Amino acid sequence: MSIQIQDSLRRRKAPFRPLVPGQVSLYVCGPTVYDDCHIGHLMGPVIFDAIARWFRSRGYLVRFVNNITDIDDKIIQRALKSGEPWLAITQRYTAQYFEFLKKLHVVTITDHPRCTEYIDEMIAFVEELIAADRAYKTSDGVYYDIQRQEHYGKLSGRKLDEMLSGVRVERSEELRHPADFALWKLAKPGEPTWESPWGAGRPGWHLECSVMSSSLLGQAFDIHGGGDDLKFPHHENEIAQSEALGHSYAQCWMHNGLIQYGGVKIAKSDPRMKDPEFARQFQAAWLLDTYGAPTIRFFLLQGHYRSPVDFKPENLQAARAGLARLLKQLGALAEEADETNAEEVFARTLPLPLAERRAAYCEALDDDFSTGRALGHVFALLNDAKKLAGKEQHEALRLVRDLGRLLGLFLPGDAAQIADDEAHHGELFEQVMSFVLTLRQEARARKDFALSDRIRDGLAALDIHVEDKAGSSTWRVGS
RNA sequence: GGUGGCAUAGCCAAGCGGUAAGGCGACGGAUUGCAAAUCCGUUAUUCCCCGGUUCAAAUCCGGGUGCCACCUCCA
Repeated sequence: MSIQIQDSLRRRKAPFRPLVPGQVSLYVCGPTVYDDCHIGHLMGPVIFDAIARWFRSRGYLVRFVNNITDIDDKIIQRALKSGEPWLAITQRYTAQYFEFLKKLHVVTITDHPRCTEYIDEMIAFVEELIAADRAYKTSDGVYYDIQRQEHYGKLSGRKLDEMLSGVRVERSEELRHPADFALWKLAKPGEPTWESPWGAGRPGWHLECSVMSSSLLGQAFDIHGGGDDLKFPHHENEIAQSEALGHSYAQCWMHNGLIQYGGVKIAKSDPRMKDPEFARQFQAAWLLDTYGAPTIRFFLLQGHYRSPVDFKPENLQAARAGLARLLKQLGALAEEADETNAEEVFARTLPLPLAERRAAYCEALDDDFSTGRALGHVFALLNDAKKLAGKEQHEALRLVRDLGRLLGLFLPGDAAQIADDEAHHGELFEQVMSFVLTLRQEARARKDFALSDRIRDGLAALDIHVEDKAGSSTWRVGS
């Protein structure tokens, strides 16, 4: 059974056939590092990390390239506005991005090329395009001539004449077609520059992905991924440039759905984002802090990668509750070091019902990486496990854990992160709580339940919830 | 206006021709001094609407309606 992938370009599902047997070359567009990371920037990496993990589980060697756009108009604007050197800005936000990837257990990315490391290659690429008569100079840069492209628009499904009818004001009259895009932008005073045959300037946005992917993966590679919003114009233009030079480029395109709130896409330009309280909900730092990185990863994998994901609080809370229940059942198993070996997990001899769950799980992932369906089977397996006992139950729970781990879930430390972060409460708070609970324990010992209930209710009103266990009590903040 | 996509229980979400996975929540029971947690059980005769094809449709076809995305920077 081979892995099936829904290809955005051909608009159909087809068996994955690698260019090199046993290997996968994957390129996923990364962030422009000019501001705090928001959850949309992390969705792609998490999803494609799960996909890469599944390829590995199926025995493939995966090379996974995720670029960093570290020169761009927005970075320059930010630098001019704040007075901070652009390099300091990009370095800070790149480091932040890497930190979030680590917290989210994104471990499969093998290369993080930075745009500014490939300027020479980009200049050479543009020279080739000019030599092939696919690009031309204007007073402010070099542009790609889309009308020379035979199938321009094949990815996003649009036609050149249709695009002309769209109102595109303020495009230079020097352009041969309003949708022609910049390959090289000549610098204005005060902007960072690189020397080129056309004058000092910087590369256009679309160029970097064509250049870096071919440099690292070759002129033909297996899969190109990215957010659905990049289909047009970004990916369309990548295809145009690369095919103009005879590259066969990506054999298959995968696009992930976008972040929504209340059914509407969330993006930086959204008017709702002007409200800082609202905007905060999509900042990676806040989300990871509030729900825990494992919840965010789990939540993203509960849906299908091509569908939009709604980050409203109810949904995140539901995900956290489900994951918390599962981790609680796994207990110590979830804290054991991760030594999961896919081959061993697949080969394990199991009672028939468990083996069937495992097969269903694999089938779901082989079918266009249906992580949500796969996780449904994991929960069903958990319910099966509860009906078993002793060694059999342990084996079933171990399978739950290991199937999850193939996707980067249920790892050591996860449970602690989604339980409320004790670091936020502080040591003093811990001591106070311990004291209060001791008093309550004493009241209970002498059957003064009126008092013990008063303490518990009073704490509950502060959103601190006490739970009695045999001989001791525990507490937690929030639902 | 053009181009894609989606409509399944209170919410999220799978299924894509053979008689509705799973999660959250809710409800009932066990347990508990009472709770919480845990365990057991219940929770869509039906898949936006109307036609059609078929022995059989949530799944296919035609026509509606509603929502979303892209066409401008966006992961």
